[in-house]
Amino acid sequence: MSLFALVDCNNFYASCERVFDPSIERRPVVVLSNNDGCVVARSNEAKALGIGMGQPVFQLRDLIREHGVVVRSSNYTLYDDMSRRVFSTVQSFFPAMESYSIDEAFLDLDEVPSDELVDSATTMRSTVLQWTGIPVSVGIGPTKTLAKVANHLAKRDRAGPGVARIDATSRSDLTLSSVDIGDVWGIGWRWKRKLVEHGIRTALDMKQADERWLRRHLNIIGARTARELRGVPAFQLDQEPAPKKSIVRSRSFARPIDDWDELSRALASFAARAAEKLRDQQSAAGVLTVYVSTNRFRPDEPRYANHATVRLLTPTNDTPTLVRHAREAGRRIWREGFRFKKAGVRCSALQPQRPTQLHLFDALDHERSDRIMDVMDRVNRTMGSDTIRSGSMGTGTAWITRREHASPRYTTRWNELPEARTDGGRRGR
DNA sequence: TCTGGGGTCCTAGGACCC
DNA sequence: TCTGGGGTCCTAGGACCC
Repeated sequence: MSLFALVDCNNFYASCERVFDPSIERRPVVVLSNNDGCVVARSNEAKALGIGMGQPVFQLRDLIREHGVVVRSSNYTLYDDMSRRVFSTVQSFFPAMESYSIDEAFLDLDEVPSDELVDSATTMRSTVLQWTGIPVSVGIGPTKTLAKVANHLAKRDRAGPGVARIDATSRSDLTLSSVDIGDVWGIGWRWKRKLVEHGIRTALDMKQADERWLRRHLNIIGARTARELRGVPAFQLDQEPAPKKSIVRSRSFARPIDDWDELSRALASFAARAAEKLRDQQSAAGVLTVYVSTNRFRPDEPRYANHATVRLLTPTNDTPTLVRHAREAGRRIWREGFRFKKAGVRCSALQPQRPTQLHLFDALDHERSDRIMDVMDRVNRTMGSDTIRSGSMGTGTAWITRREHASPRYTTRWNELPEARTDGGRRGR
């Protein structure tokens, strides 16, 4: 019999902010997306105010003022570091772990004696809280999907121990019938709509649904999800993180761009960042895609979205090469007279950096490029990113971030808010 | 005036081949 | 002009996740 756990940090980004600023304990806290655009994390108090996930912050101004909601821009450097601390603690208790996201991990509990399970999970949970300040919930079940369900139950029971266990016997059916189908792992809103139309409203309904029907009307994943709810594992623990198959760097702009030179500098910086990521995992890109679009929320303005794809004869992670292709591709889809709100660069058809298929006469150039990129990465790592950068990025890409924070609406207000940093909680700016 | 970013997997359909 | 079957590979689009 297999046994899995899912460890999930509660309201992760909001909890991280609280670790470094206890004064916001018990107050509603929201953390905003990159552009200070929408809410990406909420404390329980913020959820209780009805603040939705992904809600644009400009819709919440009154609520924020009335209830003294604490607002933070996201600080991914901090969250990455906290995540590392939390899950190395988890792994010291349960070594067989799959990192699933910045705030979640699956565990394989096959080796843990059944009668000690809940006790050791509870001990692990309180240790994580003590060592890192981050509260986590633990769900235990015979499949990943059921562990997810159990985690949902652990969270739902606010006054409970933070650890819940579920099995696949009929004893658990009553519990499964209390879980909305949309809360089942792998069921998004479109599939939910389709399932509810056919009378499948709860996790129990899904468990009892006809697998062939699911296979036909959803897909193989839908059928496997039902199987997992019946306690038959369809998804295994994956401890080795596979190299990425695609790498994307993109941004929404704080201010629309209607000037080619400016867009070109943005594309150059996206390509340069993507190239860095490629080198991080020792991959080279065989395909590069550039995409641009106007503001999809502005039906009153001319709309335009397009993308251009470049096939690279020799896969590469060389910054100048990728920057050049990104700008050329961008130029092909650029249209005068539109206000562009978002753009991005995607690298795909990734393959290992070596051995690379080289044209005979290319070989020397590539060796030279590798050495230059290596020096550039080392300097940027130690002296700050963009210390060495591509000339086509202009005087830096600071305009992206600077504009974010200088946006006429939020600047004064958000920038005055205290920020928690990993360098010891330095405040304000 | 303000609406995130970065991923994965599956399927249908077209192109092409024998 | 009509008429077959089967295979592979690739891509676009749709769905999902956090």
